[in-house]
Amino acid sequence: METKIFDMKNMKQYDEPANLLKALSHPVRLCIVRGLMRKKKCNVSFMQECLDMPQSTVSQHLQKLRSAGIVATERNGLEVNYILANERIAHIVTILLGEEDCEHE
Amino acid sequence: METKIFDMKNMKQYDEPANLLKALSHPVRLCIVRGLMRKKKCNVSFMQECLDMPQSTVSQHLQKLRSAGIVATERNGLEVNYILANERIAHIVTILLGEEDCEHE
DNA sequence: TCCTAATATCGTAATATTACGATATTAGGA
DNA sequence: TCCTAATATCGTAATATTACGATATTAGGA
Repeated sequence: METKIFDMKNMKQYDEPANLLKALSHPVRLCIVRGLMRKKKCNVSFMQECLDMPQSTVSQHLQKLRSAGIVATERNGLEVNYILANERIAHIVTILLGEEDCEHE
Repeated sequence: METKIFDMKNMKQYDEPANLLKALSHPVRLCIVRGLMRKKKCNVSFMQECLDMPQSTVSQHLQKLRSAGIVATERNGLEVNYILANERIAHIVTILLGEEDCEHE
């Protein structure tokens, strides 16, 4: 039982987590997630302004995060507010970015 | 100061972490990392056997993990043993895979 | 030195991701 | 209903990733 640790049979169990990470693994999306960890709630125009990139680009990144279940939306009139949907992700990003200043050049 | 939370100026700080995640975000590589978390040390042939895929494919995934600083190597004669190089990654993978059984369908 | 086992790299076709302008959708107000 | 602001989706060119056979490298033994 302990021999087949890298077993192909159980490979499918890694598809979901790998997709989660893939959705996270882009500087802009990481920045958005980090921002939402601090700001809690934010609409698209605000992000677009801060990030200084075309609206369609920002929106596409948001859709990618959304379909991975990382963020969720709340409509408020014309605005759509984004919030973090997944505490696990916040936890991971904390670990990922947290140690940055200690062990880096 | 608290307004520019998604600031483009600081975007570069996310490049490194995003690359780390990108290297991790593939089912085979996640499986390898998980395996190394348990087995501690493993050569390429063993992984190739377990994963049941061509040697060159396994080797390429290993190189990707290595150049991201996720794994390291130790030569032992003809064999090359791989080990985890990054505790932070192990921590992240634990969180990523740990909760799987609780909150999932 | 020659042979062979273990691993890494090259070449490349198929596929996925990215960025972004153009266009569509959606909702509130006049 | 018409107008407009906010956001999402489409289309697509440029680029990156993936898989894997073929070949190269590296090290130990005869």
